[in-house]
Amino acid sequence: MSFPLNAPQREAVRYADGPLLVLAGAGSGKTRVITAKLAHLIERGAAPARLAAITFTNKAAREMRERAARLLGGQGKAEAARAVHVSTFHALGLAILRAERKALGLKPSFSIFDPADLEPIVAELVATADRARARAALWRISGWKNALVSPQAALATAEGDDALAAARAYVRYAEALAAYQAVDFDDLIVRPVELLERDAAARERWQQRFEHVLVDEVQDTNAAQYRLLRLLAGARARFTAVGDDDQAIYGWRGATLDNLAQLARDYPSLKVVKLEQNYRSTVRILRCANALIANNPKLFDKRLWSELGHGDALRVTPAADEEAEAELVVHALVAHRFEHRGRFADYAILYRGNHQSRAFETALRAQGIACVVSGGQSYFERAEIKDVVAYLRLVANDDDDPAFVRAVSTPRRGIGQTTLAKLSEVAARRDESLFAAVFAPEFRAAAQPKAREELERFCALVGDLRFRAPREPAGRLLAELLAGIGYEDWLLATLDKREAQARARSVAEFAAWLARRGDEDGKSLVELTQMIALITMLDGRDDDAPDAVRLSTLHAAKGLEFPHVFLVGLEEGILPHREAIDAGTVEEERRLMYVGLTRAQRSLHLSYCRSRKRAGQRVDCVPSRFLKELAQEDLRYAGQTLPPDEAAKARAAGSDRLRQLKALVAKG
DNA sequence: TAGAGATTAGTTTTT
DNA sequence: CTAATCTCTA
Repeated sequence: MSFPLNAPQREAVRYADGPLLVLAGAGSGKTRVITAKLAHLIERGAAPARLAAITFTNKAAREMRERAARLLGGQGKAEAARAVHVSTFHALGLAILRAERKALGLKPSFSIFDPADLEPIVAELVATADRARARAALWRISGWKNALVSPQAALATAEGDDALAAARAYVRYAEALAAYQAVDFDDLIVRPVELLERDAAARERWQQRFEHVLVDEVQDTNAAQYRLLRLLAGARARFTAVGDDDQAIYGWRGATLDNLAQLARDYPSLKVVKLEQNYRSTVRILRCANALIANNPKLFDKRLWSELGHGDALRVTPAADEEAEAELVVHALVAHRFEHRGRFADYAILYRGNHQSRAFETALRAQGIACVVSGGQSYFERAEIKDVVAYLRLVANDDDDPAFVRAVSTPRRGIGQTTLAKLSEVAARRDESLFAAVFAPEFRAAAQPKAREELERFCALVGDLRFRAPREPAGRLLAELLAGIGYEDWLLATLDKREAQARARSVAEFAAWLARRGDEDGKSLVELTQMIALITMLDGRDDDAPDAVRLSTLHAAKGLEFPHVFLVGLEEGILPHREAIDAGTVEEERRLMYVGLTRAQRSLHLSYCRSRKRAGQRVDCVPSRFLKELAQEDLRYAGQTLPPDEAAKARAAGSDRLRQLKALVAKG
């Protein structure tokens, strides 16, 4: 880490008085530039607390925090490192929202709804019982919000029944959320943007708050995030935007490369620095990556180069099906590790979709090899955690009806559909929360005495915790809550022992985490509860990870690097994904493949299946078009001499015959 | 009302 | 072929 910065890196670090765009190729040391720049700005006299480094994911924020701590800590400025505002866009939005909540009509303890909470609300707004329909409408609404399209504008431009229904729902959406004193993920960006645009004083305050803003992965910002950046930068426009147009992989979430082009138009004095020296990969890996991405139209011309030597050829391996592929990869991995005397943690298996992890998990487990799966179901999405968090949310905010419903029915306490239906009817008529409706005279009259008693006991428990929340440590309150509701007993009673113990353990882990964060950072239960909605992974989880192979989606792997990478499932329909082919967004898939290739430092294995099970049926697969776009002289095809398309043709004939035979056998 | 079995959908990426 | 939803019974 004590290498000197190269010339463009140095330039990027020192240019601090105006708008700067750093086009940082994969592995060109962009995190290093950002942390070095933080140090440089502090050196020049900037107050650390007035520097903001904004990332896209929690993982990136954590990494940035650690790197800054290491760099500044080494200069005896550990305090400064802690003072710098390093967070995701969403966490920054939350901070603004909390500070400005009065102007936005939110109580201090507003809730943050995740898509699961929003789905039933939107279902009601579009008057459907179909979950898929509700989700589609929610998706549309989110798209409009991220593109800063108002409900009225959406209504005016919506075409087609579904879009129109979604637009009508959008018109009433904000009002619905306000009733719950809740915001959604998009609001964390959009509401601050709206506020800063209409309120000059607030805008001035926040522009003063941050003297210099550094943004990582700008190519992944959507319209709302870009606007927030501009509002924070203000007229002084002291910001450093770092990104790589070749790694833009969040178009499906509203990110748009237009922002990168817009930057130059919005800031005529924009300085552009390119980082093209790659410090990560071998020449052959880079040559393939360059060859692949050359098939995309270029926004900025950029060519990565490396001084790390030629390295091994990239291996391309076909497999019979996903199980064979998993076995093959695991065997190759074990052999490779043995030969190089490496660690399992040096290896990553990367794939397009989460469901692809399964075959590899089983194959690794069969060999007794540990693995860490990232990008899968996040910690806070696990049922037991959501159960507990529902209580916390309800303690924080009694208008939070989704949390009420979940908490009141886990563990089961004799309150079922009938009672809840009655309660929500009363709540709707009185225009108040479910929590409040428990005490409404008409509900008390209508409800069964037993259910009523249980409900009141439940509300008393929640009320007691709420009363004590501001004064007492979060950890103790949670421990008491868990004991009070008999959560562990309930788990043991409803699940088999193994599962129950696993869940109890993860709840205990969560409780410990909450207690720690509460004590160390002095965060209240309410603050912690709001933060939880934004966190996808437990901090410091990797530290206690044993020597384990990393399994990850390509999206979740961005920003990471591994000595040895297996890129699997390289088939038409998988990568590029079928939906992307149909939607005509293959370029983004190509960038995804590019991200995958450039994660590798020294060796890269590519594999694909000749057939795959889809909904129980065996389906033939065609090797990904991207394989043909690589630098063929750097590839070595295993198990065949034919190039992939020829081989596929040859196999198709063979596998047809095989299938016919199998069908005959099945018939007897 | 709650839990166990039957049925029936569905397959991208995430703050 | 799963995994989640739905229906039915105790």
